[in-house]
Amino acid sequence: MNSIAKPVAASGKRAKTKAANRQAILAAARQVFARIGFDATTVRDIIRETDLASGTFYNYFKSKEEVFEAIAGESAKRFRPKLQTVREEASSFEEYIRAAYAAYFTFLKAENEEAISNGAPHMALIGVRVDTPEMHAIFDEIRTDLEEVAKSANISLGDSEYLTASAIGIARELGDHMLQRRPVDLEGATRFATTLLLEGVKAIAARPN
Amino acid sequence: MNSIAKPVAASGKRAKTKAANRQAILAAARQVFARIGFDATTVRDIIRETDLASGTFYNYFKSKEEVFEAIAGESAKRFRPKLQTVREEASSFEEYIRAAYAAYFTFLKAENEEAISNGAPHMALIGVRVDTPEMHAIFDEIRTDLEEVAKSANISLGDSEYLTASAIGIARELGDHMLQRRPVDLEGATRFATTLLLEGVKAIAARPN
DNA sequence: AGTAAAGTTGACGGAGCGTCATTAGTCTGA
DNA sequence: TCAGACTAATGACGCTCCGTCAACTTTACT
Repeated sequence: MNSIAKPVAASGKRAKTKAANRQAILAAARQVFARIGFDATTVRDIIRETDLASGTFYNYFKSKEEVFEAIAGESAKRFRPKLQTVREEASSFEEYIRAAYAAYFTFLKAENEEAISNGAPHMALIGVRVDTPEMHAIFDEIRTDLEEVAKSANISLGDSEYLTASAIGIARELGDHMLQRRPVDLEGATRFATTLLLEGVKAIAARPN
Repeated sequence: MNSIAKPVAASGKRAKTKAANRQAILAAARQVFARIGFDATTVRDIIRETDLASGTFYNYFKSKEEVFEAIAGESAKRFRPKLQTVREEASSFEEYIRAAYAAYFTFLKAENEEAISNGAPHMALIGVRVDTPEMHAIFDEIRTDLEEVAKSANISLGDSEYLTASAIGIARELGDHMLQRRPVDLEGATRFATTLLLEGVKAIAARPN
């Protein structure tokens, strides 16, 4: 046939189904994890929720753990652009901190919206946990952003690794508690974290350890 | 025999063996977890390390998860007295914060001493993680201590739940990074955490949200 | 159309689980 | 001291889930 025929579009049914299957497994896993919790779910539980056979699962993932990491990784991947926007639009150190926390807490709330509405304490916090390469990338990105923004504002950060760790620690733990409150206390958590970190940093800057 | 003989001591071989078996299982579990990691270990791996039979395991624990919780619970139980001492001896808010962080980081280092020395990244952080009743008790204790110490110092804490969460978040995340450094940076982590939290709190106190 | 390559299927052997009938050890009372 | 009652240890058993693989189906290419 005409060799010019299909240059790009539908460049292969193969690839299409592959992507579709992967997504089907991920979607099924989200459902099952949310319904019965991570520990209780088996690979078969996940695959049963799709129209694939058990063996097929292993063409895509090695284990349910790997599925979980993929889900977490996607969360991280969805969050990074927001972080980038925050960095680009921040015009002061304070604004950066506040916007970054606001972005994280908003994201966290959105990711757990379903779990929140049906009152299921199951699988709370599917958003952003565990140690994946993506998580490390986010750590590094935040650290770099902090250094950059601080430099612009002529602020000394002290130990930027420790500062980043602290900022993330606050976000994580505070985020957990924020999600427990009804209504979810986005505004309060953001204000609290921002003030705490910002003023703490100023003190560290003033008294460089 | 003389009925006065054994009033308290060795009040029963039954109880003795029971306690001994429980300890044997916990000790074996520590070893195996450290050697091959939590995920990879099976109940049989643990019991094989003792001279007990597989069925006996289930007289003491429901699963390896429960063993892990018991180990974590023991860590928490060992840490609480230290926390109490800190509270009792602190004569100012700042001193309390510093001593509490120092106590935690010291404890964390000690708990992971073995893992640190043999360079095994396996099962890092056996000290204090997961969600057990003991962990919640520690959260509550810290929260109460903070409130009490703050009151004595006439400092407003703002939202004490959020503050406690933040303090713990900083400790956890900073602790992780502290353990990565060689030599383990106890002093630096303590100073950093103390300054950050202390000055942050002062700011929140000044500007009660 | 014919063939190679890629992907899917589900049945199968194996690993680990938790139980339970049996056995061994400890305690109590006379 | 000993019989009988009771508590705990044992390990074989049935079961669930795992990961693999030979057979089969679908897609790609010429």
